Amino acid sequence: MEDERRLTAQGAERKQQLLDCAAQLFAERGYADTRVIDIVRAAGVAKGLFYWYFENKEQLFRELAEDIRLRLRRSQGESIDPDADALTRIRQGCESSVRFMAINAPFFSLLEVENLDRRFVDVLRTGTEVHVNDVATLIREGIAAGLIRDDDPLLLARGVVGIVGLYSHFHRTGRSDVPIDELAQFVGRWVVRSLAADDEIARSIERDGSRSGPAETAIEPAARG
Amino acid sequence: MEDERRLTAQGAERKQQLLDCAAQLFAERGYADTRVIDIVRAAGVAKGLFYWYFENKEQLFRELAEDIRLRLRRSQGESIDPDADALTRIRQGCESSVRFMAINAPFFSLLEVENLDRRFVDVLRTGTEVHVNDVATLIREGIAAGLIRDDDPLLLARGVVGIVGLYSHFHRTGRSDVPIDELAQFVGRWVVRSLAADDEIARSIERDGSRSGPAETAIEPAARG
DNA sequence: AACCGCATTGACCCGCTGGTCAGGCAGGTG
DNA sequence: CACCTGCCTGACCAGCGGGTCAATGCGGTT
Repeated sequence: MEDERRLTAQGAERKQQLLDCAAQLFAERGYADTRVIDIVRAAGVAKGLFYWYFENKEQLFRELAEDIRLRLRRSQGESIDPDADALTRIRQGCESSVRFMAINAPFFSLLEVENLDRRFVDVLRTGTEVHVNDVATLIREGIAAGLIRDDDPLLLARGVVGIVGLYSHFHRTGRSDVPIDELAQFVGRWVVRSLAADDEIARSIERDGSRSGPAETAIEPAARG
Repeated sequence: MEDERRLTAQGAERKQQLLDCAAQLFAERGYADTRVIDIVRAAGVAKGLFYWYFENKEQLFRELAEDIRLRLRRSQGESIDPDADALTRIRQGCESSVRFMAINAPFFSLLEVENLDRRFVDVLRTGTEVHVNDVATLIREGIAAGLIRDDDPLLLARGVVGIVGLYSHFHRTGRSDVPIDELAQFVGRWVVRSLAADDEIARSIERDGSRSGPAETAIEPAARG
């Protein structure tokens, strides 16, 4: 797994450039319909170079996917108030995810839904599974505190993660003209409503509209210093 | 659109057989990874015959997709109590869908999520859009009756349809060992919770656990006569 | 200058797969 | 029986696209 070639600054930059071009194209036409030659053409280099940096197309995709998950998770972490109650934290996480996904739309069209290609279920699925577990933990905490209704935590968590991806997808694919912040709040509301033990709680959490932190910046496409 | 060749009984049967085999294989390995030759081999016929019944692989997929949507819609219609209130009808529709999708799993792995392939967004998307509109109408009705909280009906409807597909997907892909009826009820609960104007209403609708109608039968794979 | 290794090129190879085609068979009809 | 039409066959073709490779450039080190 770690036979990383030694890359010069130029090399690293070129590799990143290929990743970005690929992401862009995958997003536009999908993985299968993007030829290696399209990628290198977009980057303005020769085909052979592709195989200098990547074993093959598949490996590139995997690198891309893992990278995005990481960024998303980091962004979530940043926009969650560690002192808030479980349900609020879930809401913040969801809202921030919706915004993050919207801002980095081109990257997410890829992995939102986990079976574009049979080959990638593993990367993509374990990716979501991480988020699901994060949420499940919070849900358990919330149930214990009486904030969240008593139902199967894992099942609920899957739904929460799913619904976030779903609405991001809608936004990305042009349905829902709703501005992104509004959509994020809508999703937050939806999730709170679905989880809350009763509407006393739901309303109180909605009311305290503490918006989540930053993470409003798009991933820089290949802009290294 | 209607240049249907005249088919004898045998011909129709053979065509159906190809459709079924294709559905099976698509479900197993995905559209892109299923060769025409795999399909005909599974059906035990020669390759050329495929092109007797279908223009090409793509057209076969479209036929398949439309067919399944139709069946789902019909099944839903059958399992909804026309005299019930809007929210209850939504719940019944969702539960029935979850069950229907589970029973006909092999067929649904295909179109549940609408972007396996760029080429099919149109069929698949207009497919879901029909369901979304159905639900949106019910939601408007429910809002007017004070049963459903006042939020964007279309947005809510998308979520409802989405969540059904989502959990069906989980079930199909082996996560969630929960038995199907339980899962259906879980989804029903989730949806009711997400939509209800307050939990008085939610609870009352959950309590009256009137299970939806029939539609418990799997699509017969090519069993004519 | 001689050398080395990262970086880059593009022509070439080859397997795969969608799609074609010329022809053969069976059953119904005149 | 001759004939037509729907059904069926499998060898064949063509193009596409992933992946290879021998050759070259180029900047830094000795």
